[in-house]
Amino acid sequence: MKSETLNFFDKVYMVARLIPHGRVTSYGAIAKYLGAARSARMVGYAMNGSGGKDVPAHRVVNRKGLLTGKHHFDGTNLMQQLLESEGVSVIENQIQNLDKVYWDPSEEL
DNA sequence: CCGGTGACAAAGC
DNA sequence: AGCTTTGCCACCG
Repeated sequence: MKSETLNFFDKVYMVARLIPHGRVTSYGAIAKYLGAARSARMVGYAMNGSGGKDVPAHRVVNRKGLLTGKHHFDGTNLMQQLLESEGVSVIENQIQNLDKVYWDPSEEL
């Protein structure tokens, strides 16, 4: 197959599915793992298409551990509830113990 | 078909 | 040392 284009989105989805439960990662980490550290924006935008896929977008947050994408979820605190349900402490859209729950594909994979 | 946008991050000033 | 601007590239209108 000539998928040399390697849809950035598809790659993002793949990595996102590899995120273990109770862990979170940043858009930049995924982008960097894909070889496009400056394409963090695309990673987040890719999550727009995650709606309908098995991509745990709620495990993907920004560099500060802030649930930036929660605004795209259904309702208001759905994303936060999902993370807390997995053992991640989230207060005011801010992930607590980020260093503890942070998962870097470049290191784990 | 082409322009604008977008869930961020890092480099520049 | 902090704020500003660019980069990234696919999707939506």
